[in-house]
Amino acid sequence: MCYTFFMEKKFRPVLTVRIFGGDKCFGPGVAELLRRVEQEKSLRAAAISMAMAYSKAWTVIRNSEAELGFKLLISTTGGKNGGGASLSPEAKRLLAAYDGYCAKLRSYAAEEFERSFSEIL
Amino acid sequence: MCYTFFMEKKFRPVLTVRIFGGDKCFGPGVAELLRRVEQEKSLRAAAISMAMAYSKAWTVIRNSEAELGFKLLISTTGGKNGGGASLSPEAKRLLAAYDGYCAKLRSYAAEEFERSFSEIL
DNA sequence: TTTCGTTATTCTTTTATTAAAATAACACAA
DNA sequence: TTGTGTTATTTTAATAAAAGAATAACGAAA
Repeated sequence: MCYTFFMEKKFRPVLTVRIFGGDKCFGPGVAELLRRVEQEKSLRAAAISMAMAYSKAWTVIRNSEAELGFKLLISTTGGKNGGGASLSPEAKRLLAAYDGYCAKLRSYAAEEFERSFSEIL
Repeated sequence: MCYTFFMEKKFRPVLTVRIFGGDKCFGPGVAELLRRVEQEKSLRAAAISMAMAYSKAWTVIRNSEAELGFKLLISTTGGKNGGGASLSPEAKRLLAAYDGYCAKLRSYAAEEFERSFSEIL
């Protein structure tokens, strides 16, 4: 039996992790895009799958590459299926590192949130 | 004597910490605003000091308060100096907790960044 | 009771961001 | 050599965010 007289609002931390090198060069947007390119084997398909305009996806990738100093995508144009894109080895390593890094941070953030805010929120 | 043949680009993590409770209710924007209200003893002055439109500052505070469920500002209107604003006790505690929390996360993020990316970036 | 500088609130305008459209290049296969 | 569906790129349109303007209320002090 459970009488709910009063429901406390549940607060939670949300953190976004970006990497800067001079300017912003890598964040959740590029990461998600790369993940989908890996699946779809196409930047266009990746963009569509996350309801993003292709032109934006392309800009995002190009800016990130410029800031990072290496290519994220290996893309081919033309051919039977028009072409496609896949992740460069550097992109694969970066994405894996980023995902692991984010997971650690989020886990630490969740623990520490209790300690810091349990008395307050 | 120092010959610089090649300067590695310095990459660093930048993380933004937000608190959600249903919707977003607290983040770096509100926090900075509160800090400045504490200094300036006025929401208008606080907004101006950070080149933010008063109307936006006011909206930001109002939305945050609505989501949090308590008032952040104690404001008086009229009088010799027109009025002013100060932080509610809850706001003071929340801001202190938020700042401490962010500091811990950033410090952890900086350490962990080395481990996660030193081979890559 | 008039003045003053704030808070409170809404509405309009400007700016910035994002989406969409349009075009060229490409290379394979029919 | 033509058709196809992509990448690459720029330009234009639509949308969202922010700034700015405008107005009322307020209350102490002159």
